[in-house]
Amino acid sequence: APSPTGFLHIGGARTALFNWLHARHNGGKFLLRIEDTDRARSTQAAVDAIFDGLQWLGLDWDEEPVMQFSRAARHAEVANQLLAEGKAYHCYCSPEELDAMRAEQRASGQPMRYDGRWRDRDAADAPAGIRPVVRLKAPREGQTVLQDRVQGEVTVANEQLDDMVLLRADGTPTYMLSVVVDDHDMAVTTVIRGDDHLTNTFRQIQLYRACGWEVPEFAHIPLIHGPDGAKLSKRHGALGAEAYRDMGFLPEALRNYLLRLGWGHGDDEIISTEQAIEWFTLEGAGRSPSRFDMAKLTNLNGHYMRLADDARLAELIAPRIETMIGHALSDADKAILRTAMPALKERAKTLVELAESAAFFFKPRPLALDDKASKFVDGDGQKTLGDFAQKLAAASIWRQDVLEDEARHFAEAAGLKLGKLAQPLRAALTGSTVSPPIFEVMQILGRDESLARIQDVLKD
RNA sequence: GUCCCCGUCGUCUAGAGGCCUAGGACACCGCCCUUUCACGGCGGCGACACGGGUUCGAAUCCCGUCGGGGACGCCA
Repeated sequence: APSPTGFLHIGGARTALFNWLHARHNGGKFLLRIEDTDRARSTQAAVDAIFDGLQWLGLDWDEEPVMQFSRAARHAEVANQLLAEGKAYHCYCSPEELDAMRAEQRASGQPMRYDGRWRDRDAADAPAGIRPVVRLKAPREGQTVLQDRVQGEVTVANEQLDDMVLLRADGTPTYMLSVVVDDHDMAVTTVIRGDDHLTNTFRQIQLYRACGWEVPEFAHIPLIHGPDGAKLSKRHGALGAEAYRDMGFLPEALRNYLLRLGWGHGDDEIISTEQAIEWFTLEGAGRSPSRFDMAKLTNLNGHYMRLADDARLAELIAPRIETMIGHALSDADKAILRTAMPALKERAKTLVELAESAAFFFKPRPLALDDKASKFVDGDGQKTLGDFAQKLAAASIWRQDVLEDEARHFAEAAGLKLGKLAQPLRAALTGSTVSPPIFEVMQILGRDESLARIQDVLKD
C-alpha cells in the first residue's frame, strides 16, 4: 500500500518484496493498493513510478490495484455509521486552536495529544459556520495489545492514544480511516509494513474494534537506514527503484540484496527468487534497523551479471554504449557484443561498468589511449609492437589460440616475458590497460581492425 | 518532552542457556593462479554496548544505564 507522493523508494520496495514473498510462500494473494487520499501530494507520475518499479523488480500483483481515493464514499459511510452509533463525534477545533494546544503541551512537558475537548460536548455547543472533523471516540482506559509477527507482543496504554480524525472538515477520509476500511473490505489477512507504522497500528486496532471487525495480522519490519545509521536520505539510497536500474543493477540482484537486508536464512547469501519463495517466513525477519550498503549490493550484482544470459546483457547495455559512442550499433556490432559478453561480464559489477568496458570495440579509429595505456606504446613497447605486427601480418589463421601461440613464440625468441608484448597490444587494441584476454579481443576484432589499430599507434 | 521499538565484527547477519577460544557474507589487507583486470583458491584483520543479577554454566533469561531509531498531523 504505497502512497504516490514520490517514487517507489528502496524501503517501499523491500516492504513490497516481503509482502510478495509472504503471499507467494503461503499461496495467498499479493494485493496492491495505491494510497492516494492526500489529493494535494499524489501524482500520476508517482503512481506510474510505483507500477514500473514493482514490475521491474518482478513483483507481480494479483487483482486490479485499488485506488484508495475512489473509495472515499465508502470510507465516509463507515465514519457516519460510527457517528450514528455514538462511537465517533464531531470536533469543532480549528487548526490554530490545536496548534496552540500542542505548543502548550510541549512547553509544559506534557504528552502531545488531542485532549478530547469536544468528546462529550453537546451538539448544541457547536459554533455556527464551522465545519467539524469527525473523531473516533477511543477508549481512554485499559490497554491495546498487538501481537506483531515480527516485533512480538507490544502493549500501549489507551491513555497514550488520542481520538484520531476520521473525516476531515471537507468530508474526505484520512489515511487512518481508509486503510482500516479498505483492509477489511479487501479481506486482507496480513499487513507487512514499515516499523514507522507501529504506533499507528494501535489506533487502527481501536478502529477495527469500534467497527466490530476482525483485526488482521500485522508484521512491522524495521526500517532501512543510511550508511551513517541515520534515516535514509537521497544522498544514500532513498532513491526510486528506477534509480537503481539506471545505476546498472539487475533486478534479481536488488531483490536478493533487499531480502537479505533484515532477513536471514542461516548462512545463505545467494538466494534465488524460487528459493526465497520456498524459504520465506516472517520468523526470519530481524527486529533491528539495517543500514544500506552499496558495496554489498554491487558485489551481489556482479554475481548475478556473471550468471546472466549473454544476449540479455547485450540488449541491456546496447543503449548505454550507443549514447557513449554517439551512434547506433549495427547488427554486426551487436553480434560482437554477444560474442565478447562471456569475457566482458566477468569483469564488471554493474551494467554501467559493463558498457564502459565494452565500448572500445565500437569506438572509431584512431583509438584514444588513456594515460596508462599510452606509456605501453612508447619506447620498448613501440618497438616490440612494430616487430610483432610484422609477424602478425603474415599470420595464416586469425584465431585466438593460434595468435597466442604466435605471441608466445615471438616473446620467447625475443627473450621477453609475455606481458611485455601483451600489454602494448592491449593498449593499442583497447586503449586501456584493462580488458578481456587480449588474444580473444584480437579474434573478435578481426584481422583488419586489429592490424589497423596497431598501425595507428606505430605511426608516431 | 511523552510513548514504543532496537543494540553480535566497519556493514548484512548466524546464534533461540552448554555445540561459541562466537560461524558466514560484503568491505579491507596479504599470498596463490595469471598476458592486464576480474573470477577463483588460501590466509589475515575484526564483534556479543556497559553494569548488575538469575544459573553449575549467558551473546542467549531478568533489571538498570548508555546509545540508536520510530511515533506523537484535518501526511501517508
